[in-house]
Amino acid sequence: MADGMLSLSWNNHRATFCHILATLREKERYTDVTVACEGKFYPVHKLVLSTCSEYFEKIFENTPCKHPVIVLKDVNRCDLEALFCYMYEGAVSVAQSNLGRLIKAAEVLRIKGLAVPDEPPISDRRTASSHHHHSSDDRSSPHPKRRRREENSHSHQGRSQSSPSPPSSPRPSPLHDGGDSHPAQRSRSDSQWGDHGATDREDGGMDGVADDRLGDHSTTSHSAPTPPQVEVMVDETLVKEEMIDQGDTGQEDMMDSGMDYGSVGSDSRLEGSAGGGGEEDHMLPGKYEPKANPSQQAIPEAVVEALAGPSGMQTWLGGGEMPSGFSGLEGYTGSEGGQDLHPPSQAPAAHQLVGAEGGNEASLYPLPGHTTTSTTTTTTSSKTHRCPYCSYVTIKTTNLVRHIHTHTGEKPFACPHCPFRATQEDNLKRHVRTHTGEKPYSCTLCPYRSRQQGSLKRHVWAHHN
DNA sequence: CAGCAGGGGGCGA
DNA sequence: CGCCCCCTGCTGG
Repeated sequence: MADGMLSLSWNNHRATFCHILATLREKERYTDVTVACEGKFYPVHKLVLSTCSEYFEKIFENTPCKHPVIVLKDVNRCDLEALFCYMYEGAVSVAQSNLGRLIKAAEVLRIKGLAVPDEPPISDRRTASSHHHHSSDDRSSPHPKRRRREENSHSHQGRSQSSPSPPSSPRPSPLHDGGDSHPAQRSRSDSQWGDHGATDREDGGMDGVADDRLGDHSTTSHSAPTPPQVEVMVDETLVKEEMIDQGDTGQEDMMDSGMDYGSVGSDSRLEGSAGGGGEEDHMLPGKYEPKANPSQQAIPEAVVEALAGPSGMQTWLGGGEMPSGFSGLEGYTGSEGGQDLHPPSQAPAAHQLVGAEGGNEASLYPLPGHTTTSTTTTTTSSKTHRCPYCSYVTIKTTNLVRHIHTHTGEKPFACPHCPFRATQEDNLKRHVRTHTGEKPYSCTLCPYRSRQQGSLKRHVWAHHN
């Protein structure tokens, strides 16, 4: 092995890389996410944001669309630009007076290297209480550059770190979504979503026109540490996540709890899913409801990682690609649909079955052991279509396509009134009625009306039986 | 018990 | 293929 091996190194790789990255951003080339802040829009790259912030990474993980729009509220535009500069170039110049605010923003967004507590110069990074980074940071982030310690200590290290302690005081609960934990319920308060297009409120962060007004507003609001909010809009006005700053200690706690999931108190769920049942907390609905608590996201992720290995599921979820970690897919399938498409014990057999059945087909595919077939070619016999992800079989290709959406997470039908997306057009129509108030199904025996036929049926059965 | 969403089968154009 | 209908599960009052 050592014989004849040459080490080829690109001397200017890092500099060139950074330069090209910055150029690409300048030209808005390959940008695949837009960050909106104070009415301005910043086309950037998921890759960069994910690299520099697990916070963004998680957002993208849970936002399986090609070009999401992230609306940052209560983050100063200048700070954001500085942070972008920092992320793309690895350094940024900032006025000392603005440093505290910038650090604060960096903490909110968990920018690696900036949002770290001011510790003594550590050669060994302790995962002590004050360390807010994941231990996984150490491996995932190649260069966790920290702000020079002098700078932080210059500008009140306590300020940037301990200033959030006041936020622990009761605040007007911007975490209002904590109450309505179900997207279904959210839809009743669709006034939140109702006016994405014409936002005349100040909190309509998407309003790119009200630039100045918002700018003034936020600059004033930044003097006081207000809970920053983040909205994630998928495609146009589809998915919205609001996240708030929990304060430093809160963040650290969350990060900690996100690490050792066992202590979150949701270990029962974890056990349940890890136990092979494949039944997990519903993931997809969670994606469409604002979850301010990253620890809650960390749990499914942990399950995913436990089952499929790091990032395998994300790849699968986002691009519909088949990861090699097929077992993880099983678990996720169960968690996603809630309704098992197959008996859990039967599933693995089913995969093998497909491989065995379509032996000639399987040889065409890169992973003969697993059935990574394209959707259209998975026919076992003459007319049946088999799902490459599970044991589902149907004679209709449309059924298969529709079914595969449950695996890929693709939801082609977007509600015009809210971020809800549906896998089936019919389901969307049904959902839209929750906005329009239409109740087409009326009971013939009483004044009861319902939006869903099934509801009426259930009503009749219960009352007029 | 009602509202809502996920997912699948059936039927007709 | 598109639409309709159905069953089912989850959630909150």
